[in-house]
Amino acid sequence: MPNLIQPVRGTQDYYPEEMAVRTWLYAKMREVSEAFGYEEYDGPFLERFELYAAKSGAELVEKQSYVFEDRGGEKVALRPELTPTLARMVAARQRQLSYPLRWWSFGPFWRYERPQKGRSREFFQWNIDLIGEDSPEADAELAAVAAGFLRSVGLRPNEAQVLVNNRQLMQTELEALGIPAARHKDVFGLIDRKDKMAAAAWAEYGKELGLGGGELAGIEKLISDQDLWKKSPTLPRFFEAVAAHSASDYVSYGPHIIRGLDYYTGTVFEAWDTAGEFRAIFGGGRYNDLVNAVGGEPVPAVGFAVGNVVISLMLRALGRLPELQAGAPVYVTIFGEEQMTASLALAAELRAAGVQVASHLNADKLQKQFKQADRLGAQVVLVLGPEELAQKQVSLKDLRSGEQRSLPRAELLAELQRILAAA
RNA sequence: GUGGAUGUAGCUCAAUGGCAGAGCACCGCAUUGUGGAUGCGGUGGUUGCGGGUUCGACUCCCGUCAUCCACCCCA
Repeated sequence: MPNLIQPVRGTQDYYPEEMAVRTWLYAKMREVSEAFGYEEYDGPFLERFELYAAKSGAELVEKQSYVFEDRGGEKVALRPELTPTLARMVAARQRQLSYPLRWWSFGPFWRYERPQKGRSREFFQWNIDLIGEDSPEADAELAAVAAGFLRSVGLRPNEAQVLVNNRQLMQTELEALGIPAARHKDVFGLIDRKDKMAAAAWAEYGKELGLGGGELAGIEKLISDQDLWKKSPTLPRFFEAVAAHSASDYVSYGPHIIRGLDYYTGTVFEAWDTAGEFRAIFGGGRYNDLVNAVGGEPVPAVGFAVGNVVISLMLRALGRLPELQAGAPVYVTIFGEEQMTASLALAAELRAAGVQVASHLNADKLQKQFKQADRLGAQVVLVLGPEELAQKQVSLKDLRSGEQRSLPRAELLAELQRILAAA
């Protein structure tokens, strides 16, 4: 073992068991996206470095991106997020596209960070965006998609919540506290850290930013005001639309939600497990200046991104992952060398009829063959021995009930389909 | 990038300077036409890697790699 070449730090091997989870999540994302009329797209995994220099946060670009020169001397980056690619793609065909765009994507991303629980260097992300519409109803549609996703993976409203706030509301309120716009970015950073720091350290950080005691107290009061949304010109409409989507049980107001990224311009939201044991499940919001930033004309947009790592950890911890069966439900044994050909032909015949069948590859003891079938997760084992062949029958054992019987070859397919449909 | 903890059988973990072990898993037999249960037996280790101290190192020291945790940042 010590001589094994180790995988790259922060990457994950997807053995069939993990791959089944990833594929299942992908299917759920697709299901919810398509239910709302969103279309799948993708961009390159490699982008010019300048794309991110133009818009992503400084930390993300300078410290967390995989950046290198290709053989032609081009400075390229493995994509650390999808939104700049999306903005670039929209800008490139700005006049030919029909708005609003409803687009979604699922794929790999890379960030050079110190790996820990819920954070790896290579991860998968679902991105979903609504482009070309600037309204509370557009924001609410994304919140409804988010709620639909949480529901479809089996998380309940008391386990996961989408928390929503609005940056413009917060800016208005900060100005009312006498904090000028130039300092809002710093204050947003301060608010973003409220839950992550001890009270004293947080107050100290506020002082370093030049905030007086009164201002700090005002901010603290602001971000604990659960009714603050009522003062917003858009959030009441947002919540009304969310209610119309029957998504209210998953979506609530969070006055402390502000998001770390600079490019959000309006509504922002994050999903959290209510127990607070994990990192944020996903985050997103409205970004109206982004297409503009990559050289297009301004287009309003709202979207969010869900990583596969945290949600998988959470579903596993809650025991909410379904039993995923990757192997074939039917297993054909090889009774002996003499029956090899007939058995392989039986398997082929069933496959041609649309049944998923794995067959044993040699004439091992039947005990071993049954054991393998069981481990591979087969539901039904077929035996074609000398007696069955002589009588043109097949023995069929249902591994769940343990029942076994022989039946005429002509009746096999219908019986298999009946058993598999019941399972 | 900063600080801390941990690396022993496939997995979970014992052994604290003196013969490297247990449970589970795996393989075999009981069971030459049948999985899951039970009993009995068996395979499996350069103690992450490299160096040092010592008569002797899983144990102590240094380095390195990896994993985990907290920062940072964020999915």
